[in-house]
Amino acid sequence: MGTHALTKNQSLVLDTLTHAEAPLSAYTILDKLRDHGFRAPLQVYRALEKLQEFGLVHRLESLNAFVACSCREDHDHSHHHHGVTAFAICEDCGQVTEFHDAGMEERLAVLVKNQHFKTEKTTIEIRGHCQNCT
Amino acid sequence: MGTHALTKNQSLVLDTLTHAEAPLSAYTILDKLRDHGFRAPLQVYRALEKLQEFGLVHRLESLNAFVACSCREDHDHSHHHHGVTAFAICEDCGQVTEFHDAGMEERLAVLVKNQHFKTEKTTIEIRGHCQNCT
DNA sequence: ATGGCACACGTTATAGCATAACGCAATTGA
DNA sequence: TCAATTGCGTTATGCTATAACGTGTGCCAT
Repeated sequence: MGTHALTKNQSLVLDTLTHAEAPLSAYTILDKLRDHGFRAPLQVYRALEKLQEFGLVHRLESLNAFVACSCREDHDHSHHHHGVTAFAICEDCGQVTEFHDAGMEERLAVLVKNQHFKTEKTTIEIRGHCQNCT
Repeated sequence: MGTHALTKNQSLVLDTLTHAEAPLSAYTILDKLRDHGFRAPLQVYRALEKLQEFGLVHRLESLNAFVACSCREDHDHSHHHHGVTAFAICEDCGQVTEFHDAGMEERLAVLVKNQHFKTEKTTIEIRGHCQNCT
């Protein structure tokens, strides 16, 4: 899995997400990047679209917001995972933890197969309260 | 689980969703109900909010749209299920099938427990292609 | 080198989704 | 009766996302 050469805008958006402590909306990213010349939502959305293609960013559907993929924090990029990703989202502090589970993935695969359904993309988001906020 | 006495607006919105063949956005519902006196989005959103509380309607986060809960179609309402619900959403015809699986639920419960996370609400949405559209 | 192509970018405008804030009317229950 | 609650209607606004247009740049096949 080759590392992608990011454009300037893509790097700026990714950096913003990486340094954030919680998911950011596209418009929040826009505001944070105004000093870097960003003027319009499309600049953000276009960068986000590519970053999602590259697997570097995830969209959280239940928040209309975006996070950097947590595997960026690994030094060993070979861990990069392309199966189903689940997110635990703390409604108090906003913290998001990303996790993968082969068992669950298998379980889902069987379920949809029973319905002769062909999966393109799976969203799993768990809203609740993290350890610190309980 | 007592059956709820729905208000006029709530009934209209629920009927609209029940008779739809695919998820509807709030604004689509609004348009369909203009002849019944609906004029503003809030009339729809307020009804949807209550219907969701009652478990009669689900929101699909990845579509910003709403569906009637499929257990409404059962004659035996005692089946009404309040655990985790997963949705298979066909991107071609829009059809949504709702399903429940104790195994998956269990699996998710264990995963979040390991992270000392307290779940409030779980979203599982599978986008893809249904049997007919393959 | 040059023409054609693909792609990122910038801008303006618009579409689509959701809620705030106000006030009124009906219901309920102390 | 009075207060609290709930639903309703309206206007205005805010947030999220994309359409449509044109520009510039790099690449590479001819």
